[in-house]
Amino acid sequence: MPEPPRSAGPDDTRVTLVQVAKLAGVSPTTVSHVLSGKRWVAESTQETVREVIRQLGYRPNNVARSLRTRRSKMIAVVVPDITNTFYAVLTRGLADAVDVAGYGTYVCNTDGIPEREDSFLADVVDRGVDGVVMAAGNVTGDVGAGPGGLGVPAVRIGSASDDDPHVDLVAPDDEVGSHAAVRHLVDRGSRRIAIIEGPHATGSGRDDGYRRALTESGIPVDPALMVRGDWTRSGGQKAMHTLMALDERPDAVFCANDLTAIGAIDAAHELGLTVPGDVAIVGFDDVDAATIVNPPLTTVRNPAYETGYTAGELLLSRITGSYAGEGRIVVLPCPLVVRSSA
Amino acid sequence: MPEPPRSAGPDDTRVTLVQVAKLAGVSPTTVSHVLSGKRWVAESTQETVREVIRQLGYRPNNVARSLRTRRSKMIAVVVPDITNTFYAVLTRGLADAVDVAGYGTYVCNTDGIPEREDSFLADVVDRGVDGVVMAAGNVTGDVGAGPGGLGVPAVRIGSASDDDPHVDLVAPDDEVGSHAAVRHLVDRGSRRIAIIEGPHATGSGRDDGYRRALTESGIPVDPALMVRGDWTRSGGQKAMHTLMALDERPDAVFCANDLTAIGAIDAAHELGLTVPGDVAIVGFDDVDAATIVNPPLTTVRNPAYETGYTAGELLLSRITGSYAGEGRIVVLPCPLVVRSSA
DNA sequence: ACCCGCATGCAAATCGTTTGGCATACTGCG
DNA sequence: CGCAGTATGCCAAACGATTTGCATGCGGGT
Repeated sequence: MPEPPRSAGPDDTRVTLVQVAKLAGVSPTTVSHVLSGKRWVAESTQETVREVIRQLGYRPNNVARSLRTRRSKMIAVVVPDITNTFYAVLTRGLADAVDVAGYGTYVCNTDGIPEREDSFLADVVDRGVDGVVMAAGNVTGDVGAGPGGLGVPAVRIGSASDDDPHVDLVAPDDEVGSHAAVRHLVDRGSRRIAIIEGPHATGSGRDDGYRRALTESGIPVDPALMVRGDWTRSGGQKAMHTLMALDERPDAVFCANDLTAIGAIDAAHELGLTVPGDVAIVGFDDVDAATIVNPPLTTVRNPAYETGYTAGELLLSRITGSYAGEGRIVVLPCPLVVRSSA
Repeated sequence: MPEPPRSAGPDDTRVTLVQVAKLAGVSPTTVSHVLSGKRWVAESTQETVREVIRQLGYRPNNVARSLRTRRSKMIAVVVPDITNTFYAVLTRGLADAVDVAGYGTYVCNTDGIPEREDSFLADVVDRGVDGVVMAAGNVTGDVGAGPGGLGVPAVRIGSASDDDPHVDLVAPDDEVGSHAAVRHLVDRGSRRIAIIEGPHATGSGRDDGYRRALTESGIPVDPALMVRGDWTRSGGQKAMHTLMALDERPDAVFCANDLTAIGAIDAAHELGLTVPGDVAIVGFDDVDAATIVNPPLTTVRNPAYETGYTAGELLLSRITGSYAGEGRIVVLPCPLVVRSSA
């Protein structure tokens, strides 16, 4: 059985629908219809056409199709950095969600630079993507379908702070997750519980959960126990050192992300402190490294995959038009996973 | 100063070049030329046109452009799983390399399933990408420009084993890297040096480097010290246990990747062995976790970013036509990074 | 015989650009 | 005045599909 050639003609000319039509002795219209099934074509004709398609190795040109139908079957995700596991996993969830509907995923790395965000946003709509999910940090808000918006369906990832009524949002339940983490610390018997937050932490869900758990438990919120990190390992390490230099030092610290927590563990080891004996530590995110660090990190799982996946579903529902209402907000639970560090 | 509207008309109709031309009182040809600079247009006309473009907020439709020019300014990378840090970093390097030339990056996750590889490959060429980099495991070899090939420039990532003369290849220098690692072990004083390889290790560069370093040092290659893992942490752990159950147990083990090495460390701890005191361990890849595990892992750096970046450069050189010869092979050095585990 | 309806297939317009070839106007030179 | 030469810009044909409306042939009911 001879291999069907991938391309006919000299070598670089791809087979077109018109050529198929000609060879099959039908019109382009008919070929199109047997391909799309949008109109009825006699069984015998279909046979003929399909056979010719096979012989010629015809593959439809998606660019032309997109031009006509105004759908590219392609979505874009703009993230700070795909290298960051959280975004990689999110992207994977998104890709899995839209793949089943035949959509491809186009990735943009902004490094958190607003100009790059904007230019990527412009770029992807120029490319005619059917939807965008914005997972980059500072969304300036001009995403969306409203006047001044992108003109394509969009979903934002992030904290539920500013809500654009035109854009769907999926966010982790930071508040409840943090609350559970700190609650766990209290239940263990800790009383002086510190927090290492992000750079602009006030008002964040993780901050709120920390406060609520404390006050619920009758423990006063002590500003001296609230320090700032920068989401990095070394930042966590430094913050931990200042915390441990306090007169009355904490017996537990909740870190607003895992990298920070790992840095805190580093610092504890440097000071000859045992974890969780001398000081308990819990993180947030549940990155891979959480199981590798010593002791294994008790942390709150940030559901990256599910976040990407539901973002994909929301996007799809808008693209297909099965939903067209106001912006939806779905917040995903962040379960506590207890290991050894607390 | 009034904001230029993102879209004119009712709300969903984008401005086209023809509308610009009409309003500017010139032909579409002229507008196209001021945009592309492909032909000379009088300065005054350019002014007018540009002004209209600004007022209307015109953005060229890239789909239409692609159809006409047969270039999508888009490349695809097919990887087993973007969630795997190695591929995420590789993808980032690739994206950075092609971004400067205006190319977008489309990511496909195959999970190593050959059918998915094939269908993605077909999908991306149907989508009209300008190039493909195959980083998925078993490349079946029908990539490339030759007869039966894809019809688009391609670059493969992987071991330099099978060489398709039509496709560029970029690969890490496994052999030299492994050699350096094992050499390091010898220099430390180890004599019984084991290896935990991948599932199908024979003939791989990492295997070769191990053997060469040993024989160079006058140490016989002992088949009993060569066991197989499956690239995973638990696989490494299991392999390490069988190694340590040997009558004459090794005093060092070289693991063919970091995850395996981390599993080996787990096993050592379980057996009450100190690392590197009782047994030295070195890995391969230098993943993030290598600095987090205890003790920090001595390993060989697998240059993921550089791999992606040079793949991008090779691809670009073919896309632009600045290179059109036979398949090039570039192998990237894998430097040893010494930490504490060996 | 007439008309209606069904099944089938085609012609042509359209999506929004790019581009090769040509037209026009003007300048300067013999 | 004629003409080469340049400067500028337009026409119309692509690119490769989808889609609307129409044409044709045919069977059956009355």
